[in-house]
Amino acid sequence: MHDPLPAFPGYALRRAANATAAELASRLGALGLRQSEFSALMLIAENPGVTASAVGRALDIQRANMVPLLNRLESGGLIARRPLDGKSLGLDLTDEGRRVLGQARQVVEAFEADLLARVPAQHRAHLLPALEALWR
Amino acid sequence: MHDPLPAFPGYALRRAANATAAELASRLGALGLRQSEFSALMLIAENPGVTASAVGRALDIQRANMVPLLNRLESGGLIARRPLDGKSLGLDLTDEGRRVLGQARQVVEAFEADLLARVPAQHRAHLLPALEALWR
DNA sequence: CTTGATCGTTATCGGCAATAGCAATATGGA
DNA sequence: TCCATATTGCTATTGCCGATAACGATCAAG
Repeated sequence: MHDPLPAFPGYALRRAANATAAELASRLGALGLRQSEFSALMLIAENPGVTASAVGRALDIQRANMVPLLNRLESGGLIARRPLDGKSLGLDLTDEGRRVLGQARQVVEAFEADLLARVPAQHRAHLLPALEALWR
Repeated sequence: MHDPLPAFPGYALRRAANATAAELASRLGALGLRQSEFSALMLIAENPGVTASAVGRALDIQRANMVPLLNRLESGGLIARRPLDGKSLGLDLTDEGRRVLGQARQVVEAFEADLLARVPAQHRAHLLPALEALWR
């Protein structure tokens, strides 16, 4: 069957992202985490007391969509919300959150290593810079 | 704000795919098309009489999800279904489908060109091969 | 002190993909 | 030729991610 689509970089980008996202979702799912939850945990770990809005800005997740995400993390006992002033809430990892993030970090680092290993050596170093140019 | 995530190729891949997909969706939306609909039209154009299952396999879209997609294309007058035997339906573009696909092709080619233009020249040739290694 | 921006939140929607199941048909081996 | 098996198109439902619009409350700057 004749298929001209794979010759388009944009198409290949979407296919590659879908394929790898599915794999990461499956690996993180074993820990009860979604990719977006892992990303949020990472940012909260590196920036204790950050606000939900700030995390959302960094991850390009709308404020409105942060709410259920953080609710899941909070009711799972991974993060805590603490009032910074009358309006903002600071986010912090709980001990359990640190524990789970530790495991997730290993999973993600293994995943990223597998990803790079799949890319032929002569293209490997170019992947990240090329991708960054597309969204940064 | 400290953010270690952009250093992960997998993360950059998802961000780049999201950003570019949003842009393509916006450009194709002006023609009343979604990305998945454009992909299907392309395959049908190149393979007149293909079956929905075959298109789904090529695009990695489940049979079940092809149904509403093709229904939209058919009720929009872009494709026609013709019985191949008692079980399978062959898909063909209508004249209108060819006309719209012609416009969409230009939109997509301009989009892909813009995409590549954003990638620094020294990385450009490596993008497609690297991406293909991740899903092919 | 007022005006405008920001915060967290609710509710709702759209696009894409996954799963399970079903009736009808096609196909290949006994 | 008959039958088990695979395939086709389809329904119905679910999940994830993202987008939009709106709200009250609060903060910050003029």
